[in-house]
Amino acid sequence: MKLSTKGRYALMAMIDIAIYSKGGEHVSLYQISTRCNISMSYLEQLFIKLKKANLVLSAKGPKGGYLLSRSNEEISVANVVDAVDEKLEFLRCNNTKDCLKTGKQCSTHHLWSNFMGSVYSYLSSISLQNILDDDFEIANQIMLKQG
Amino acid sequence: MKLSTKGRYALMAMIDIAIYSKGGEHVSLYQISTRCNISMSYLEQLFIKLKKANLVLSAKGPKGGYLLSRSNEEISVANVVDAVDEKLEFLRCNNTKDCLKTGKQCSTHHLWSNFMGSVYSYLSSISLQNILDDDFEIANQIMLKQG
DNA sequence: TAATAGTCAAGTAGTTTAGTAGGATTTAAC
DNA sequence: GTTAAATCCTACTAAACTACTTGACTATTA
Repeated sequence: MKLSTKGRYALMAMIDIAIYSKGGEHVSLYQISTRCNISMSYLEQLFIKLKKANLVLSAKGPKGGYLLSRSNEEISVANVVDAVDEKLEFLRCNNTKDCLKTGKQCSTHHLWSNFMGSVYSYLSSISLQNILDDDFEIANQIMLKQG
Repeated sequence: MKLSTKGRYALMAMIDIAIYSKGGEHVSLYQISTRCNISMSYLEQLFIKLKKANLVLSAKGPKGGYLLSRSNEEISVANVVDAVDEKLEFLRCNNTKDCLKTGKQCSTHHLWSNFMGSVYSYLSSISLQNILDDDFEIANQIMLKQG
């Protein structure tokens, strides 16, 4: 099971903006690229998607760059991953429930469908601010065993 | 984010064995292949791995095939996925904590590390029997929001 | 001894990943 | 009003991976 670099890089970059735009200054991809050690033209492609998803605001020209479009608290990991990564894929049937191509859904359909929902709710519960605070209390309550 | 067919097919096949070996009879790959609509030689490769992981017992010759090596309750989804799928991959640094190649771990390391742990504990909590019973109560308690 | 079934090695078409390359456009600062 | 900084946009690509296929071999049993 994996998460592609798209999702992981995009999240690192968003955190970088959250940190370095404190004074209201735009953060350029060049800065992010050097600080996070990510190829700049690869970042460009990610930011086109982040912008389409309304997670960042851009400014061209010198002193330009990106800003978060909402507060740290209002942007979740799920928002970022969704914007650049191609959705969660755990089902053979792509949710048509025709897993076996006989009209029937397979024995594991419900399991993976349940799992996807849980993963999504975990990632939705964590905001950029939670990451900055290194605070996964809520998420852990959601996903880790209680008893 | 995705889970490859390896993990999903292997789980379907294991469930198939759990169902059709009730009388103690071995279940052949041919049977699994037709019932689950999965290529037989692809299944062969998966079962070599499942056997190495001691999840199944094999018998050659007519009336041969596979049996589960333990009870349905004693085999978890995590066991199956681990055996055939190449581990959980959510970290750039592969857990060396040298994410940025500067000796420092990145801002998202802790998040993904936490997430991996949660996913693993979710998948570990579900047995083949739980899937047969369509019972994800325990798992939902682990991963879904309480309040 | 023929049929059944697992074991094993190698190859492969197609897709995806993680980029690179090159240029066009916008704008702040001088 | 020119220059430099930055985003915006399109296209290409090497390498890896996925989901198989092919073919030969071995063990078992009816």
